Amino acid sequence: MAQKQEYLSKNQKIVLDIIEKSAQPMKAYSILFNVQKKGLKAPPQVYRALDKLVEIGKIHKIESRNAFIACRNSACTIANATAFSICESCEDVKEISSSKLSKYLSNFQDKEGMKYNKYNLEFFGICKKCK
Amino acid sequence: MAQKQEYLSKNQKIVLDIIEKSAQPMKAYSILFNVQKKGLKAPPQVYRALDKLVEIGKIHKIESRNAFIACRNSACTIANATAFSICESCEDVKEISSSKLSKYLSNFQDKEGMKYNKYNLEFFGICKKCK
DNA sequence: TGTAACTATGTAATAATATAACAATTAAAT
DNA sequence: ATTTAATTGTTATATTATTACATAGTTACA
Repeated sequence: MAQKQEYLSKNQKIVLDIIEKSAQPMKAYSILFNVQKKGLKAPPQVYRALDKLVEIGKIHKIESRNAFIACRNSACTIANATAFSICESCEDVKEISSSKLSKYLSNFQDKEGMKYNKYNLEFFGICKKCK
Repeated sequence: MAQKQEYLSKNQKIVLDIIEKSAQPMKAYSILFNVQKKGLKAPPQVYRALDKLVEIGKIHKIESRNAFIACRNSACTIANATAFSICESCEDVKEISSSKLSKYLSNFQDKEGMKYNKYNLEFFGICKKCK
């Protein structure tokens, strides 16, 4: 899967920067609050950047949390095959990079033989720290 | 995994009924609109029922769509291990019941040996009809 | 049977998440 | 140069979900 975009626009850079600096997923309005000093004032400016960054695989959306996390996986080439580990106690989220898992899921076919070009998997449990 | 609740309350029945009658996932406010003739007037009445029904596995939430679908899988014993097939063209959603897949995922361990008590997997593609 | 504890309900208000619509500007392609 | 596309700025609004509090019904059991 090829890189889809060579550069990032000004707002995309600002938003990506703030997400990359966060160890944990960030919510859209928390991002908005954080970038207001940089001149981004309104939700659409943030959501547009988020949409693009998701599209090109620089960030991923954690659907069950409505939050966004920077991709640190395989040079972001797997935007269409994401897996996350979520601690239900401390809400720590990690991207899982297991080529075995991604191969298994990318090749999965349902009963009617339908194949998929994309998946998102979220695992929930209690992490070591919280145990 | 044992059944967690023997009966459903009045509002839970009403909400489950409407979801079961729908071939496709329903959004909370669409459910609300549909149950107003039965006396449920406000969002909390619907969201409470939804929360409970999700908890006991009678319905599942499609996280990427903020929508709810009735469980027709294995007598609802796998509320903690869900997988869905989503057509990105017609938005048709089906629950995937593959014991091979569920075994594989339920036994999955990450690099640090963390195991999970729950997962949700959403596959995306184009269904046969739309091809 | 009384009462305490719990579960469910009703209601109003508001919080949190996300998009529509439109005008203006900048960048890229021909 | 011109026009095409991408990006930005802005206001308003739509959609999704929760808080808070009052009331009513149910269950357990002393």
